[in-house]
Amino acid sequence: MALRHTILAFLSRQPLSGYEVAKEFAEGFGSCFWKASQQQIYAELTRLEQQGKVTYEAIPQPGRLDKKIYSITAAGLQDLTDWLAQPSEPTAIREDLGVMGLAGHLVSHQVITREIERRRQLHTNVMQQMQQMDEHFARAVESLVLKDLYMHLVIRRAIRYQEEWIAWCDEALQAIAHVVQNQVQR
Amino acid sequence: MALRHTILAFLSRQPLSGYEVAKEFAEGFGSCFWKASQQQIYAELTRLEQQGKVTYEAIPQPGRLDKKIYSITAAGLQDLTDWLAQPSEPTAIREDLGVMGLAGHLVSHQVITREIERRRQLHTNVMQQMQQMDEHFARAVESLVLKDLYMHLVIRRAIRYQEEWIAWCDEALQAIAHVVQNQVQR
DNA sequence: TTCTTGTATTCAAAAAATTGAATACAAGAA
DNA sequence: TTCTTGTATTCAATTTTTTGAATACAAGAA
Repeated sequence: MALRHTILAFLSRQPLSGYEVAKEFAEGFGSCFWKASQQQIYAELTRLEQQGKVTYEAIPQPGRLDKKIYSITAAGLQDLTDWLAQPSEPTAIREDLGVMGLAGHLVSHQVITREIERRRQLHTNVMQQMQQMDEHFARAVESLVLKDLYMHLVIRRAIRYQEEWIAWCDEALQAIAHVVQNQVQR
Repeated sequence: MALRHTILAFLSRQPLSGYEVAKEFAEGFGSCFWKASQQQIYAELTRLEQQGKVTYEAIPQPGRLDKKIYSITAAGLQDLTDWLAQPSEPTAIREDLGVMGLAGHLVSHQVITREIERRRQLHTNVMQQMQQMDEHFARAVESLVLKDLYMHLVIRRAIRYQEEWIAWCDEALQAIAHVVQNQVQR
């Protein structure tokens, strides 16, 4: 499970409240790299705290539940570096759109084409968002400290992923149009 | 959940035994697109059968359990086409290597570099495997029937995915080498 | 002959993810 | 003033996925 490690990785950069961790997953890096619901994050933070891998400082908030600022502990850092030292396996793409291709012949090519066009737009939006996130780092890549370089590279991966989808969508749309036209002619 | 739909999509192409479906996930399309264990597949097939979305023909095998050849039913096709008509959401990348980047500063750059090199090799292998799968389709893309074109496009997506990883690995290795050298000089 | 690999299915338990809430208040917009 | 959005956390139920088996035989290799 890498949710635990993703959370620990965020906290290794800076202390965060559960809400802020959730925001990272919803808006920042996580939004296109790893998704997790708020409930999942709070549950995981509670578990990590019980295991002594994070601690929190409770900040009293008048009239409501305390805000908890979590920090990573030595045990948490150990867990994280142990995990980093292990070889990682590539993940499956797990994409609905891929599965759709397998069964695309069951519906009209217009349905498929429309869906690919819609997705192309979506990926374009996310790409721009990621490019904005990268702006700060992308200016002077070679003079970055390693910590920032790694963040930059992660964001670059996300940007490339979106670019890749866009390029594939274009390839697919063109190929489908060609084949459809060929078939009409016959 | 798309495991159900992936299985239905396979069966919409041709009837298969549970073992053969599992093989698709382990070796074919599934190996880089969607992973599922044998147990998961058999459980899902049983559930689909109970729901009337697939049927099976039991082929008696002397001295052991029957081999069950599953086919999709009209209800299964309906389920699948309903799903195809729905818009699909992009999935998160969910990649350990991405998460590693977030915490890469905790270990030496050699550890990271070695891991990226290892992954580069892995993706190169998978890419070649996928290219072999595509050989049959890639020759005359424009004269393919739609059913085959879609399969080709799905495989192309998988190939691009691998290419993308390889390109990113190269970019990352180079950037890390640069930054490390800059820091040594100072 | 024994060992490994491939074919073929099933059971059970544990871990992880998803879904659908409820609670509570501040700040700004309509 | 009411409504929406954002901050902030928690609980419970269900679904999905993962992990670790057990069973059984055929075919070819060592």
